[in-house]
Amino acid sequence: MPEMLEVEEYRRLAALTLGRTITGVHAPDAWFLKGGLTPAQVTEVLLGRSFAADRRIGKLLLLDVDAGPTLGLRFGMTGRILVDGRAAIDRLEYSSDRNDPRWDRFGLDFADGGSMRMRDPRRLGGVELDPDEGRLGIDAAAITQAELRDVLGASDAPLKARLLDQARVAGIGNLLADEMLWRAGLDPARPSRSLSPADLRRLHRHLRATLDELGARGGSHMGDLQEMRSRDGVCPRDGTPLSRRTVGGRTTYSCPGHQR
DNA sequence: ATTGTGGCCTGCCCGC
DNA sequence: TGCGGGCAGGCCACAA
Repeated sequence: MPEMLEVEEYRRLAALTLGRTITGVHAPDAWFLKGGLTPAQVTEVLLGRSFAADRRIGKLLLLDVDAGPTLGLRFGMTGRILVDGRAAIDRLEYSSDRNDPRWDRFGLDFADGGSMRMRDPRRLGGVELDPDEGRLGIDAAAITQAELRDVLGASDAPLKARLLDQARVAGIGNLLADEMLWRAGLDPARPSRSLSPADLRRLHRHLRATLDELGARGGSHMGDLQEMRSRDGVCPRDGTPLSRRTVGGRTTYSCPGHQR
């Protein structure tokens, strides 16, 4: 589920754990630990310690252990975080109830009786120690127009594929990409290099506006296009039946009428 | 190096 | 009611 807007909410929630002494580490699912990390190792690193800082790059949530390493949390498509039993986002798409304690893949207990949990039905997320932050591009929330131009580059790859490439720009997922391209009136399948200076300006403006607006509304699934993301959806702007294709390896909805 | 594909893993929804 | 197929907001290894 989470794109950068959701992970940003997770970060705010995780900030509540800063400075609290970790008295318990639960890693019941070894598969959920990445980069060779073992339950014993992660326990050793965290027990008796606390987090000093919370950070986010794209969809990666980072918790810096006080005078220690960094815990990296990824949420895949269905992961969420709970702190002291509270979730950042109560409503989840594609599910009536993704809130079953059986799906807890990683957790911490704190000395004050509180807790943090990662709950992920599909187990596509994970926990990693000192993740390679350099593999991620600039965070989409802060990208400038010039940086966006560099991201798109002189590539024949589909525009949407570039926006989804986390090594170039971090944080944009499938729903946000469709929404901002729809708003900007740009065909997701257009070669990345084909944008005119005016196209680039428009995309940059709508990228920022999409993140701002959907963030304020409560998440990546709050876009204007979202409710029409179905087989018989029509463009909310001009009523044209929406196109459904695979672009950049992902299901893509776009309006053949105004996205060029 | 860049780009596309398949696969990971599990749950849910729809149609029969 | 049960079952199979398709689908899902991410990411990685792999191949061309």
